[in-house]
Amino acid sequence: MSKKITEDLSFDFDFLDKLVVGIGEVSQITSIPTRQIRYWEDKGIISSLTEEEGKNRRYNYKNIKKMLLIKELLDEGYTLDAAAEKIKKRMELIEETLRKLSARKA
Amino acid sequence: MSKKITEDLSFDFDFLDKLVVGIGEVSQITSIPTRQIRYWEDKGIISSLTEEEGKNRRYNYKNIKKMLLIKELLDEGYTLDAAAEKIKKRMELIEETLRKLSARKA
DNA sequence: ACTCATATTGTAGATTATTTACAATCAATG
DNA sequence: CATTGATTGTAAATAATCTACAATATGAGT
Repeated sequence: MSKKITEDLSFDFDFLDKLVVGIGEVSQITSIPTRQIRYWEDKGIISSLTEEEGKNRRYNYKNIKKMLLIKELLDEGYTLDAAAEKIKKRMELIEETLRKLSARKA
Repeated sequence: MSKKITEDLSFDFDFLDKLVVGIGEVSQITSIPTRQIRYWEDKGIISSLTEEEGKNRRYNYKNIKKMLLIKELLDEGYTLDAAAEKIKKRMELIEETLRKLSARKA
């Protein structure tokens, strides 16, 4: 079965790489209100890919994953800052994995 | 390496399942102009998840994949209708794979 | 050259979604 | 009860998308 998945969805890692979504979609995907996402960003906990201010926010896969991790920790009782600190190592692992996946294509 | 990917990104299939993006993001991801996406939709070649007319279009992973496949075939010289016909089997495979992935979680 | 079908693109005016900025609320803790 | 951290509410402005009608482009057939 794992073989079949690789056949049909191997491109998904390319896809993940290109994936950029707006705040509304992130909110739908994560169930985190847009207001809360902006607040976290104001606080510097997460970041967006927005080029200029005033333009709509854009998030990539890594950003979205980070939000989901933070959300989990908040539910467990962490403060925002503590949650951000706690997931640093985890985020590094994810980044490393994504880097390896990109390297594959070359 | 495959093991590590599974560890870090196993959730991605859940993610794919929830993923819904607007037309602007689809355009960025696929390099297909929004105008062309709407045209294909008018022609019935692709579909969106939009609930009511007038509201913004939303696309899921399957829709986006379909657009990419069609784009490839157009480049090869197929007509729109011929391309749509040609990818039917391929789309069914993808749907089947996604179904299997959803089933896993249960 | 003309026609016909297919595919794409342009745009105006209306509507939806997002932005920033300022303020209010709420819960926990000393 | 004052303070801090976290969240939420909202108005006014802007960005992005919507529909609808029209124009353009390209190739195949006669």
